[in-house]
Amino acid sequence: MGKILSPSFYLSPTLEVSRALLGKRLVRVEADGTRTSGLIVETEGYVGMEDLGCHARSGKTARNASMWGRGGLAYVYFTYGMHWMLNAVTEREGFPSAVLIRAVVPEEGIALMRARRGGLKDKILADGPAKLTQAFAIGKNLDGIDLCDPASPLFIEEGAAVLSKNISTHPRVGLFSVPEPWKSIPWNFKIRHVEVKR
DNA sequence: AGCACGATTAACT
DNA sequence: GTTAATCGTGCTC
Repeated sequence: MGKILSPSFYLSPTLEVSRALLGKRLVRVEADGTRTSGLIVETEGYVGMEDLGCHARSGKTARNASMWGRGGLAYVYFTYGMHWMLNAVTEREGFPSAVLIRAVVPEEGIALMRARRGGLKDKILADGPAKLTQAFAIGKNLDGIDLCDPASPLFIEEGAAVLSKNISTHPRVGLFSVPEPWKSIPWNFKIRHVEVKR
């Protein structure tokens, strides 16, 4: 078990946190203590109201309110009529920004993930933003929780070291009708050689 | 009140 | 490569 990341980790600029989260371990703890965990291998930054790819672009609403919270909270939202997405809120309270966790490589609780994912192949248990929320049983009930609290059902701890030369950048995924430069700006980060198959 | 669309996935050809 | 599934949200009428 690694050390849980403290709020100060999340107070840095969002894009720095996006890079720094690569290699960290996302942990889900059930009421009975069962752990499901995996190393984060892909992230995406969403930075403030000026970023027209960010949900905060049209102001604070019941849906995106968590983004305005202090860095280190969770922002969980529903999209495409069926999927939940997990973000780690960043920067100071009052500034809406977050890092979308897009993929993890499973470590603990793989059998449980397999069950939650309907018996699909292990390679695709958590290699997408809505796949990992299924594998980790993350939904609306976890929106706004503190990812820095060891008593939370979901938190992020120290994991594997990742050299910056092993991080590749890409445009963010799925922003079809977002205007430039936000549509193409390279705020998606992946660990090289752990290519996420899709 | 109605409507187009989304930070996606899985199944199918 | 293509497409159905499925519904909350924000914008237009």
